[in-house]
Amino acid sequence: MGRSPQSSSQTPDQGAARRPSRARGIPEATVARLPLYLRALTALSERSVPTVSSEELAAAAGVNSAKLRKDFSYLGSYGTRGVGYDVEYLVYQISRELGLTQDWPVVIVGIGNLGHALANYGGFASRGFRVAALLDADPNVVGTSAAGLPVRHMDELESIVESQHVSIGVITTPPGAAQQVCDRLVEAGVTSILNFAPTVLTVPDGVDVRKVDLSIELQILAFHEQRKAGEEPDHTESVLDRAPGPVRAAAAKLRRAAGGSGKARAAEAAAKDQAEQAKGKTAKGGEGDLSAVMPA
Amino acid sequence: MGRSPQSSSQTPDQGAARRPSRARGIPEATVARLPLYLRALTALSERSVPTVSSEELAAAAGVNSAKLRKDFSYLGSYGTRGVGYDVEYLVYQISRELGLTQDWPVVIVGIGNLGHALANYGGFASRGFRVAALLDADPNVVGTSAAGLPVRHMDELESIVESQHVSIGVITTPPGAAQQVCDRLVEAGVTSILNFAPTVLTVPDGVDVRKVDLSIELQILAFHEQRKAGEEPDHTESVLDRAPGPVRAAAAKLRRAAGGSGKARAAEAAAKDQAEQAKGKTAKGGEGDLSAVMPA
DNA sequence: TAGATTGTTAATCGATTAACAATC
DNA sequence: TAGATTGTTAATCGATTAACAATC
Repeated sequence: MGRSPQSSSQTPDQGAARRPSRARGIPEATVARLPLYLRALTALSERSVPTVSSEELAAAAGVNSAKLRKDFSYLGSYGTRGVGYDVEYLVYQISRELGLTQDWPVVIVGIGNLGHALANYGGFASRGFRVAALLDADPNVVGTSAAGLPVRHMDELESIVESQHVSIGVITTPPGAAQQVCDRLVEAGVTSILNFAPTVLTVPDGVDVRKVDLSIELQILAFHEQRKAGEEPDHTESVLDRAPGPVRAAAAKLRRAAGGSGKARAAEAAAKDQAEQAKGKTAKGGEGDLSAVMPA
Repeated sequence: MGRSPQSSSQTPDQGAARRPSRARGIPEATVARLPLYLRALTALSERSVPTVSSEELAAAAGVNSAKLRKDFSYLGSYGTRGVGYDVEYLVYQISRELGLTQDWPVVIVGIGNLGHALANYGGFASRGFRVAALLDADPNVVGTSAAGLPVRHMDELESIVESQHVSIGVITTPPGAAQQVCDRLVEAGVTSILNFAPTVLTVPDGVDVRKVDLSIELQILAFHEQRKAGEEPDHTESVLDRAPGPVRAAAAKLRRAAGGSGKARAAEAAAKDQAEQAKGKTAKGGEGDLSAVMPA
């Protein structure tokens, strides 16, 4: 059976490449928005709002109303022209489409801070997800409890997955343990994995992996923040980086001929940046400290 | 100043609609992948691998190699034909592009389980992010410590943001407090927000919000899991939902004329599904339990 | 030089959006 | 009927990918 690496980033279209691209013709981008609509509708439902227009609901969900109507059109014709959508009815239809009218037992593997946080997360239970078990490999953690559930030993993984028909696993282990845990989950029969460890998991065909990466989101924010801070277009850029092809090629050759290691080259580039910073070309308190990103 | 709702889902193109769509011509989808490449490169760097081809690096990052080369082409020509990319040099260039060669002080607001987990998260410190302060409104939490840092009271927010030049805030409060916390952060000068609360935040122009939603990812997995389980295309679908237009319209009219509340309609639809399940049309242990998704 | 691999082109695919006919 | 709002069309935009010329 072929093993395929999980699909990349979580921000673009996770997993779109792996599976037949759509299930029953619903675009992946639409599927990813259904939970947003559902949340907005649930809030309206709690306020006993009977109907809502695409315009109102789109505003509540933070999307364009044309997009929302297009999204709903993939599900069917659940609105009434001139009136809008019936809140309760739409809550039900979306829930059903997402599979939330079923009960989904999940196991959480790795009960550190994040595992604890997830075990306690209200958004799971309220949407059909039930924590079937908390698992950890550390004997000091096994036997403690979280969210009212005992933490059990990894050895029980297979029997729990089988007896409780668990098809979804959540990995909150340290990165080094993630692939191994993933393999055991898959072997035991789990076919959907939510991975919080910063590790690219390899799984057989037919297994879905989604990844939540806490630091990636922060890095994307930093990228944009950097752009806001200094508005000079080339503020951290070396002149050579934008030079015409031949010049760049010559420079590359020089760097290479210098026989310097990549580290030397990187350090050199950093030094250049710092020199430019000293000349006041860089924005906002930047210190050019590479120690954090350049392993020694 | 105009206030715009944050951009919707985290899965498609977060925030692409709000800002001028690209900063210095780098597509949003590419920016979102840079952290993945960076992680893969860092791992190679730690193993002292000097160079890597686009094919190898793409495999490590879990993406298509053509996509990787295209992504890198937006940054400049950092490779060598016939050879590949110098690992260290590329680590530096991507770090710089993402703004990770700067020091980014962040505040974390809401020190529950998730706040704790984030405070301890290694992936932050190692990428230029520094936790400037942990904040909470609960007097019982204030004064405790997490990850070696004291939890301080919300009242100190403004002075901390100002004195430490904090431009990034992380919200890990309960949903009800998120908008209020967000407003205070923005007022104090924060211009990038990472929101873990399941709340659509409204912010002024010029402020970026990214959202990490733990339950949305699980819901997307459930959608696909449902499709795997029962492969009959229409397994949870009422006959009417796929009927030709006129029939659907008539049915809608009937539902409406029945004067039933949306709840009644939803319950009716659910009953229909359960009847179908009884006939064996539904997959995999589904119990059709609506209590979790249908607020009373 | 011969083999390898990048950087770029161009075709394709999917997602977004405004506009409006259909219809409540 | 008149006003409102959906569902759909079609244009546009952005992202992906295979293929290959450039070039190390």
